Amino acid sequence: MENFQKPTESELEILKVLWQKGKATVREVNDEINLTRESGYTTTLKIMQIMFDKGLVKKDSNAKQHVFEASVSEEKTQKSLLTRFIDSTFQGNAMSLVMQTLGNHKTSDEDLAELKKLIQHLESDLHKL
Amino acid sequence: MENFQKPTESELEILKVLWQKGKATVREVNDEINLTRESGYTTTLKIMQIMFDKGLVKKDSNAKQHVFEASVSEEKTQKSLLTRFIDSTFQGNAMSLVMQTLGNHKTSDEDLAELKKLIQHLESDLHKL
DNA sequence: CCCCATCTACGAAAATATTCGTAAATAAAT
DNA sequence: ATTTATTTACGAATATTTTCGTAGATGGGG
Repeated sequence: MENFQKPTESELEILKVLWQKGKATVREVNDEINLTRESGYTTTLKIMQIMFDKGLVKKDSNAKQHVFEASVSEEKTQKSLLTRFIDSTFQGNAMSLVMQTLGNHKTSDEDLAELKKLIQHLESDLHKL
Repeated sequence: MENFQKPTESELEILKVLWQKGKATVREVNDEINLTRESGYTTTLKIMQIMFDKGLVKKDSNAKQHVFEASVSEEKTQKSLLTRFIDSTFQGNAMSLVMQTLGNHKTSDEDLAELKKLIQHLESDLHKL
């Protein structure tokens, strides 16, 4: 968390594939990306090599094709990016982001129920002090 | 909203100053930025000129010094950036972002009360259908 | 009116991120 | 075993964003 290196957009795109697949070769990652947008194989390879140098991914070079895996967790990365985003776009005001998100996006009954449960937890935590 | 042009980091930094101040000269914006980090006057000027070309700010050239003003609202910009961020980092799952934000950041009693009020509104909206 | 400080415009350098071409290595196919 | 296809490494070209230098304009004070 301390020395969190912000992934670039391309890097994040690749991380998302790796988080979803667990492990994957460059070919698999590139194929997945090409479902959304066109991107050359060597482009994806190059970025994954850069990510390896940065420590964002691990790779198993023993396999005939290198098999990659994210070495940063989805949760921690999301948390860091979230904090950064709240700071940069919402002046650090997390509550404002929450309220605006709930206002803008459709929420189901189940969503609201889950949310209420979380709120209750937070309340009891608060009042315990 | 349709043709929303994503501001760069520097542009967003300047927009935040303009939103806060309403109107400001390049000098004022640059001074404000320099409270946080060092940045040359002409750098700020250049970026504000680019923003003008993109339509992100208006300027009054009649005044002896040009007076700038944001021409995109804070709300709309936040909303666009928020949607984009949810898509790119939370796979479009807004609820996941809300839950994680509430979990990570301290919330006061007042925050929770306000949140509960919003939830009630959302619920009654849902059940009206 | 002239000097000095500040401001504006703008091109170009520097920094960063992305894309691509090519050559060498490795694996697969015949 | 030789050819063919795929993979890897890597440098270099592009694209984008940020920073800066400089020249000319503008305004205020003496």
